[in-house]
Amino acid sequence: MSSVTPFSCSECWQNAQSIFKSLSKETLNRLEEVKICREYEKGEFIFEEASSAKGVYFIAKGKVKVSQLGVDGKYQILHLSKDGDVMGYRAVLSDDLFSCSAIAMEKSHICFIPKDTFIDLVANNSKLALNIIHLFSDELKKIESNLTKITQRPVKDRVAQALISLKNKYGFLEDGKTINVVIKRQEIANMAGSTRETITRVLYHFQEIEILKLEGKTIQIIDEKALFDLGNLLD
Amino acid sequence: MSSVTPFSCSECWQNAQSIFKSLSKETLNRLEEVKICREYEKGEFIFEEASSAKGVYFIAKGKVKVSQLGVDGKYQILHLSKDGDVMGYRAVLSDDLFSCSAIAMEKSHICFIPKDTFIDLVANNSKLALNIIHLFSDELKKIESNLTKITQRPVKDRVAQALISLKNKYGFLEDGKTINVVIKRQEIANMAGSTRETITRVLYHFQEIEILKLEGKTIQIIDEKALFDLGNLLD
DNA sequence: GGTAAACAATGATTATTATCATATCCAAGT
DNA sequence: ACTTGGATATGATAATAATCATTGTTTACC
Repeated sequence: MSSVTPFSCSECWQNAQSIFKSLSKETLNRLEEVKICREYEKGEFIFEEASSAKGVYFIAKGKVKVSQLGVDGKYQILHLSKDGDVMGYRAVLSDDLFSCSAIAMEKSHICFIPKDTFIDLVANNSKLALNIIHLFSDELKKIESNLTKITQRPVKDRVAQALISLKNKYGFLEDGKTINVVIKRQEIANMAGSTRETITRVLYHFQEIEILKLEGKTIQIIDEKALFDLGNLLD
Repeated sequence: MSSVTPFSCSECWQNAQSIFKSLSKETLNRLEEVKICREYEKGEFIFEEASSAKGVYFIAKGKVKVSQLGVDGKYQILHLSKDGDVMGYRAVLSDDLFSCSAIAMEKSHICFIPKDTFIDLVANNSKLALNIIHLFSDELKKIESNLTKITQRPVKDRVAQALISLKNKYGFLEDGKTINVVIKRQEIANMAGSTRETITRVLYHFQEIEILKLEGKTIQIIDEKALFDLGNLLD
């Protein structure tokens, strides 16, 4: 279920989050020429850990989880991506194999940019290089704080943290409370470093104390402040 | 106990690990001019979390732990640094406050390079910019794998992992088995996300099964392969 | 060399959370 | 409506590691 129909992404590059934002017209034209667009179904791998990085992937539209396989077969979700994000640049820039896998969480439209082009652009475009440095910097900061929190807080707090991350990344539906992503218990567990069963219990408990409302596949945040306090400050 | 005697670091910049390696003579001269060297005693803070980043710190000689304070007052050691490493560039490049503290683990000689100079160098020196991109890239890869391991493995494995990191970073003494760093139980705990007492027990257990030998403050690795297996593969 | 202060070891207890074992629910396709 | 498979829920149990309490050991400093 893939389409290689090249459609224009000129709007996409301008996405506020994009590292391609505010690059010169020439540079963008070059990207337009080399990119290969394709649609991925929910659950489909965009790239796979330990495979060679042939280029970077730009999300025109969609939601993607980037995760790493642990030695015992458990996955850790390292980060969540959405429209405007680029994936795979770490491996490409270090001429490395992918150290993680990217899997579509919903039907997603993604543009592939070949390694050579990307590296060439970075080496000859200091604006882009600085954008990337900032991107790395932000990511590093986030993951460091994540490491500190995840190793030191009980599961409840980590789940609260995961839900806040989901909300910050994907936002709410129009109702202003339902988190705008379809996510499984197992996936929340993979974010928080826990297990399916424990997530079930914690979510149920959050519902009991009226922080969340669970309805079918959806998660509604009722008391965002309480959730925030759990995820960041108190026990 | 601080000296501002500026002594020549021209050798230091060439350290194989250094991001300043193989920069032009002009650039290095500029660094020589602006750097401020100073000696830090064991336990002394080089910079402190949440303070403003006025520049980057280059380790001419010494050992430094970079750690982050968790919400409950526990520290997480994010990484270890030594001769040739630069610290603080993340905060400087993102015009951010320091998100972690750096503390000397032994008497260390450290050069300070002011923010303006450093940013200017990076913006106008694509070689340096690429060095930094690679540095970020390596660090990100390491910390991601660390996150995955630390959340998914039992304490024993994490301690093994911490000891391997120490050995990889600081190497052995001349005897080829004693890890070349003085480190407290609490600090190993802060690396592995555990507690003093648990580290005591695990180290003792490793001695029992003849993986380690503990003598006073020193830790000798007897069976490196076993340690490696624990830290990376098996249970 | 003696005395604090810091660090380490060790035992007992408890809390947290993973694991195992079922059972139930729900959606997709026939 | 029926079946099947995936996802979720829930209870019981066990393991892991934190916490608390105490004692022992080393280090540094007067």
